[in-house]
Amino acid sequence: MKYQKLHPWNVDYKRAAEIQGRLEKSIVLICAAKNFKIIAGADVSYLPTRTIREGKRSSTGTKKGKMFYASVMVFELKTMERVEAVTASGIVDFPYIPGLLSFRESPILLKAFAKIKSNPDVIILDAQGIAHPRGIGLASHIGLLLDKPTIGCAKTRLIGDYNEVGEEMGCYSPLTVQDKVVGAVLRTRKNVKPVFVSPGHKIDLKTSIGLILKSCRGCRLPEPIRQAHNLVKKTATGKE
DNA sequence: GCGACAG
DNA sequence: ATCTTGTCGC
Repeated sequence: MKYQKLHPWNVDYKRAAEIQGRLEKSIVLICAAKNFKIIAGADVSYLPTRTIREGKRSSTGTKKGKMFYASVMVFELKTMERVEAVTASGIVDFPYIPGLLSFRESPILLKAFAKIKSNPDVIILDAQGIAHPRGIGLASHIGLLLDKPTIGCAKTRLIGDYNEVGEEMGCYSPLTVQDKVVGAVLRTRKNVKPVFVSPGHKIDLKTSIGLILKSCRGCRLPEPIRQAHNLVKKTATGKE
């Protein structure tokens, strides 16, 4: 699928924050789509211990960084049957900075999304949506670039306050930032840590929660995320 | 200055 | 994210 190039990626962290501040104004939290049939999940992985150095004598100079891998998996929502799976790889040098994760992982994710043939109605990402210091986490950012509904489904908290969540599957409590609800802490399975769900783009929180619950198959994480993670990790470590 | 901090 | 052992619960 195709995506928009709204800004450059080779920027410093200060410029990255400025870009986020500008893009945040474009995020839509209204769910226009009525029927979600195709759902996709994506994830990124890499080997933290090895730094790659790739000499390019010609034009672009020397590239250094780590080899990153991304995968996108597409499912039919009704049956949760997988219809497509792709991977992509590339060198990444932007460091991990809380709040700037999208500048580290988005380029490789977009490379993977460019490969898929199907046209998902909604995309789940292992990250935050609007539950972010500048209101634009990785899921929101990707949603803008792909112009698709996206949901952030993170394993831990980045920002926001919340109360304890009921133990039963489906229980949740609102995640708030200065009295504003930016997401939900959702129990996707009994007796396991809840996940942090926040709408990314072109979707509302209620719909997001429903889709996350619907795509969970007895596991803590939704199936698209879980399987995308398994594949990308295998690819990164080169194991079977 | 101190603590917090998606992956 | 990744490095790690045993251990509790369904």
